[in-house]
Amino acid sequence: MSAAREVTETETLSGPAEDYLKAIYAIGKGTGPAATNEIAQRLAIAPASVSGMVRRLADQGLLAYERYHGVKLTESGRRAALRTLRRHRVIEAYLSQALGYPWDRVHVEAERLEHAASDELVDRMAATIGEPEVDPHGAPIPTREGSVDETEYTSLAQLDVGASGVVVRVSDEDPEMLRYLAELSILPGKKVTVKSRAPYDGPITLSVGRQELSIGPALAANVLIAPLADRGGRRG
Amino acid sequence: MSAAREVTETETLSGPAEDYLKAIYAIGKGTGPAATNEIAQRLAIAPASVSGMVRRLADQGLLAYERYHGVKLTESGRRAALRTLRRHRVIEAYLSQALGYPWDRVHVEAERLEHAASDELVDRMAATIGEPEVDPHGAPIPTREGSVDETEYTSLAQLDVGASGVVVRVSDEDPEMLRYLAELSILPGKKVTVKSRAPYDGPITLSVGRQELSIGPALAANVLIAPLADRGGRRG
DNA sequence: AAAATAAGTTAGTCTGGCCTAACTTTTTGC
DNA sequence: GCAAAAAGTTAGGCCAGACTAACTTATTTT
Repeated sequence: MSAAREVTETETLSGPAEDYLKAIYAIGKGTGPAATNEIAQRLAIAPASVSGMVRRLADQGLLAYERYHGVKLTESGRRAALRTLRRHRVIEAYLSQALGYPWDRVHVEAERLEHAASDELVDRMAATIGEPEVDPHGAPIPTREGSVDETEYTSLAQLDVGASGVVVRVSDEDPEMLRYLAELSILPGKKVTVKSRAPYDGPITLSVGRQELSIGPALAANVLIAPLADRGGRRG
Repeated sequence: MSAAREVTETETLSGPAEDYLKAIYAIGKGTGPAATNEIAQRLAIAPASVSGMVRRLADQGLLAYERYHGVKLTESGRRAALRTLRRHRVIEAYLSQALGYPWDRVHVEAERLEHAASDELVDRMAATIGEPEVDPHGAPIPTREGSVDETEYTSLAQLDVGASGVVVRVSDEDPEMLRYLAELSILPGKKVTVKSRAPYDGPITLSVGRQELSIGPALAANVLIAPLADRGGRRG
């Protein structure tokens, strides 16, 4: 797997520019298109501001942009996004494992550090904690070479009654939700089984370890599961 | 020594603003005045740019500014400068001790991280490596409460022939110089003795451990010494 | 004390990145 | 297929922080 080392290329992106690329990557899952409005919403800025930045990024060859029709990452843009994503997730993992940072706050701190940390620092962090493959919320860490595990998982909200699975990942941005999930012990690696599901998008009852508990579908949608093959699986 | 915890106050300074305060602190040794030109030179920007920023910082109560007559830090400005200095030096110490960062590169990395790292992160770093009192170059680390050791040391260039001292600190900004000093094993904690000094600002011969070597006065000026009382001491 | 030099400031410009308001294009719903 | 709604863009501002060029104030030299 020793791929050729990627050339460092541009390397001089502003913090905001990196945030745009990350957002576009997240929206399009790496390769898909991203709408102006959605970028604006993710970054909490006005749509008009997005148009301007998007043009600049397109000029730098990072985006494919067609007026009135959203944007896509170019190959070079995708690589830049993955570099930032790697930084973010390595930093999260490092803060958590090496400094005992609480998992509901690593995201915010990493958001700020990811634009300042050098690749060397990030690589040293990764090496120090044993080249982690996922961040504390279960998100896969892109490699130095720019590849990333793109497996799509089922959300807990979609798991059939009776089905079991292992929690692989939870959404990382909402500290309060993270604290709540930790309280319920819904954490990456835990096995969960769906016991029942109330109609009309009602609460979902599930068991985690020896506990039985009930959560709403909105929360369940933020918990990604690797289904176990003991009974059932997905549900359309 | 458990002083009352400082109030966090403003907390929202830009990166450049923090750099200005650090520079002004360095020039005035904390309390003295700083000249516009010298600030400009340290930050590698035009003097005209300094006038503008200095006005903004004065408006925020961080500087005492009198047109055409340089600036001084206010108490609040001094505290802000020391917060940044603490961040910088804790980060340097952490990079060096926890991540094996080479000492000639910690400065550059810390310059970028010091504006992004939260106080919580810096405090965790400090705690993890045992609350260090100096950074890898021997510079004292300000406390959380904003006090700092202001002892002034003699430079190696000023040490009398025959006098000995312990290296306490070396200048941290020039990586090449740091590599050279390390090569000569002129490092914080090492004992040195001046053997001879050539006239007209000529080379200084000294012994470090069992080695004997010769350095120029420009380099010697960047090495601060705590004199030992075995023979001689300073020289005017 | 006047002239020369150095230091510092203002004026005006630029870029990045954001904003609101007004306009245009695309999509949607009937 | 056309009108309303949604999405996206341009125009025009603003702020921070840098720049150069031109000017003012301080300091030094003679």
